[in-house]
Amino acid sequence: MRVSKFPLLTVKETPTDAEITSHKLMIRSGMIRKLAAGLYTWTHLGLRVLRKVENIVRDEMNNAGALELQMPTVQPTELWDESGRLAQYGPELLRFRDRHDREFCYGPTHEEIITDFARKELKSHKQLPINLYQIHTKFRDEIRPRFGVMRAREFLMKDAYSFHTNYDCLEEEYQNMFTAYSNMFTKMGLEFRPVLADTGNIGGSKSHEFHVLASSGEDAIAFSDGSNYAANVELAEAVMPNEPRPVPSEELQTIDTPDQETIEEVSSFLNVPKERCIKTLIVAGSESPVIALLLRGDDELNEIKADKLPEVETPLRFATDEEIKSAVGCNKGSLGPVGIEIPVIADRNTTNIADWTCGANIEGKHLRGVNWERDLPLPQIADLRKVKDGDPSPDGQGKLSIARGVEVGHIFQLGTKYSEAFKAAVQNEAGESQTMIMGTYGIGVSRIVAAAIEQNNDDRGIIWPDSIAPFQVAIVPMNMHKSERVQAKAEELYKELRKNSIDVLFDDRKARPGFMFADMELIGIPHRIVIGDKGLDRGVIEYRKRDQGENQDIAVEEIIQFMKDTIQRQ
RNA sequence: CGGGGUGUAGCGCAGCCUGGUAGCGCAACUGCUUUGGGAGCAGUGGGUCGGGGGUUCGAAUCCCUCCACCCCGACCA
Repeated sequence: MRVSKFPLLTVKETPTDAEITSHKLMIRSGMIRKLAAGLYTWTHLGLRVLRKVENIVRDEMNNAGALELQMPTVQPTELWDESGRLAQYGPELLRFRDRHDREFCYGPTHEEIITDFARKELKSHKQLPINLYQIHTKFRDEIRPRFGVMRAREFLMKDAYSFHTNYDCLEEEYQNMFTAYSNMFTKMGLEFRPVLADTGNIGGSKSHEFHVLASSGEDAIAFSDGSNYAANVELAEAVMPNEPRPVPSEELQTIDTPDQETIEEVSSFLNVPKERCIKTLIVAGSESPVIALLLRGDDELNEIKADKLPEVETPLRFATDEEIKSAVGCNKGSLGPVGIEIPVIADRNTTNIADWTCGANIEGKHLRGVNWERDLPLPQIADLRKVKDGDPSPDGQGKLSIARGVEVGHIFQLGTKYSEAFKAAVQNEAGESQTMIMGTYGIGVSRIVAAAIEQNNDDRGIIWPDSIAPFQVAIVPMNMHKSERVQAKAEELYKELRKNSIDVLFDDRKARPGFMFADMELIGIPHRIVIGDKGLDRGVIEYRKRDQGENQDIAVEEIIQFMKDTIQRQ
């Protein structure tokens, strides 16, 4: 492609409404333009990337034996009524009526449609298992769309649905999809992690999310350095400490701590490490008005875990200052478990410390040298805290590291939730009607593009992995309009590279070199060839990889072979 | 939906407080010069000042109202 016929919509200035790197760079490079909140036009440049991602997804799905189909984006609302999700989805579901006043919605996902299709078309166990997928536009009326295409309202998604007669078969397909997803992200050149998602469901590892690692990611994930274990931090188990509790060595004493309320303040005021403080959080209870949760001073409450405790009111709610005052008799800064008259649940990490410090339940006073089973009994124990960097992995192998990630894929063993609601059944070998068992597998195709940029950029712009770059090579000629031999060589190279099926962008503009370099770097072309009189005098053409700072001189007659080799290797 | 904020040229902004009929930078267009890291000079075009209503001799500016967009919270590929 010639730049003269492929106008670049690059801009120097960053629009004020872009916050994260990928959004800024997608606007600046001219890949997308906003139409309205959460709605974006993919330009001729951006669409090239989107299609490359899409095609990798499609290839891997096809390799995995899934069958592509396409369902309407507009769906009759009755189907949502049938599954019972109409109420559940709420205003995120965009609804409208046609001229006959029939109610429709724009599909945010397609479980209803595919299950309806399956119950009509799949009649025999001989047709199973089957995995049907589409790559299509979805619309979710997000309360707050942001970060460009990362969290848009309209977006491109690959959604797949599999149907089975037994759970072993579902498990097999789930593994098949797990492998296919891993292959896709590897092909795209992305650093990713499959992580355990909801383990609370019917046992086993029934759901995994795939995260592209990026410091700006919205999710924190914990993964082990000694095994494959990885989980969303929200779900990662903090294991019971196995070191024995030291024996008490201090006497229990009450100390004045005027105006010392936070763990930070108390620990520096009394000169005790935060690891030997216990903080007391009061939340609304389900069986009692309030309940106390104990954590070590250096730990943080994992609200998801707390929310799941039967003794805690759902959704989790912190007690108000008034509730605390009336239940305990002091304010937040002086709370402690000793002598407290409300139910107490302690985090695992609080159980093996001795001689610790906590509030005295008296305004402005703290207790020092507190010890379990001497000064107070051990309360109920639960896993309450967020896991931290360096924690032991819950599977007993290695230590956890925390990283941030962007969720780009999710695979899920659905079971019979929809097939039951829709009475989607086939006849089994015995001639009996049997409800189908389903799996569902999503990929945020347009989100991947943003995630890839989050992971691959520098202060000059995007650095595309070869497999999803809009063009693999940029040809940048120096003063082509003045030097006939530069022009001739550039034209020749352009033709040759294209002949070798390499996607090449030829900057044939009458522009200054710095201008062209800056554009090519901004839009992230991974390989650059510079042709100039300077080089030709020496019989060389300059090559530079986008992520390297140095030019490499390649003999003119070797450049084509060099490029073929270089790109093939990627 | 709750809280905060912004709408002035394609983009980024000033002007508003204290009303007098719209400006700066970048981009665009033309010409000349320049050409190995986002050029220089000269010139040109481009605005119902988010919409509607009101106050006033006069409104970008003051008042009312509607709308759009952005930021902080719950949701998700």
